[in-house]
Amino acid sequence: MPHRPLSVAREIHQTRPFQSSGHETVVTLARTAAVIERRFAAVMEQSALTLPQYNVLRILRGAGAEGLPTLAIRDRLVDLSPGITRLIDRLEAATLVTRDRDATDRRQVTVRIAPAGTALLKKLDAPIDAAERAAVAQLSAAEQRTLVRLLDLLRNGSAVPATDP
Amino acid sequence: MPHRPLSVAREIHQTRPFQSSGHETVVTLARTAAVIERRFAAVMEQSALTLPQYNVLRILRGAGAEGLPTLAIRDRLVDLSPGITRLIDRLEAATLVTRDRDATDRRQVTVRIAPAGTALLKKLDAPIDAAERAAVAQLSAAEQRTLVRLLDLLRNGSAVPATDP
DNA sequence: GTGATATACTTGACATATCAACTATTCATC
DNA sequence: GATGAATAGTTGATATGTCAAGTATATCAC
Repeated sequence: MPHRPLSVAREIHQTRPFQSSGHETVVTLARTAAVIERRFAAVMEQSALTLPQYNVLRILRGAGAEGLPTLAIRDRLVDLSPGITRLIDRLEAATLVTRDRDATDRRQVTVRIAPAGTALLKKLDAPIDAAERAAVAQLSAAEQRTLVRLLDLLRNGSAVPATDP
Repeated sequence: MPHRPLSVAREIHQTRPFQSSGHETVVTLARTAAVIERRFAAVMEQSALTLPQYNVLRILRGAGAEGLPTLAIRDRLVDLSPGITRLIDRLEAATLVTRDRDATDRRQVTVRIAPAGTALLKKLDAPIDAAERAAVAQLSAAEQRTLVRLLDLLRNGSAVPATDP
């Protein structure tokens, strides 16, 4: 048997082995994601942002001056709809973003990153990048590719054409 | 290039490739965990339980008649401390668990699954098992082992002796 | 055009995750 | 033993994730 890091089974003090391999896979995935997420949340502590707020700001920075409609932001996030409104409420209250009702389609609200938001992100870029590197430091480049491929498969079983040119 | 399922990059409508492989790995992990978790939450809809509540009940069933102290339950869960009290409050209100202050150490509160909890779990066993199998159906047994190994590495970089006898 | 339907949010309600602060016990030590 | 420190759990406050229901606007069918 190869040496390996603490298994989830041991980590959660489970004495019996997992009932099924599917169970072990699913539990390990959930726990690992939670652990990694917590590490990033810890990085955010130096700012007044939460991790989801950071992610939204980052998406808006990527969108540039055009901004994005509220629900387009949601589609780029992990979560579903209604929470996004309130999350943006808070970013707007902190003057990190602006909101404007779209002139041509008045149902839409365009959200844009504000200068304070850009400045705040800039301070977080380096520590976040460092945390990302640290998180995957135990994996070789090939292992990372494998991990991403297996996760893609888990999320979404049906094969599609390769995305690369 | 091999065919592959939708990548997270495409799923979230990102036009540029990821800045770093660490970034892609971390984002893919978070998104995959969220998607899979939502599938399980959907299974729970037939009961009045949330997924965390289900997990706690399952842990208590595993603990048997002895039950477990509150914080021992927390250690087997993904989350940190204070939420567990309120979660168990709700399970107790639904008569799915019982709570008793420990006689020898009066700081501890022993939680045990109640008959209604056992009965409810029994109804959920089959659909949850089916969901677990479905979730990993796209992965071979070897791929599942690889995925679990890579996730273990991510969570916890330092090598330790194998857990197997 | 006008009514039916769809879209883009928004709001209310509730469960959860987290932090900080607090209570009740127990343990350690002099 | 009495005091100080540690442990087990609880409570309050805030952010988030989710559902259900509601509002405003746009689009479609006729």
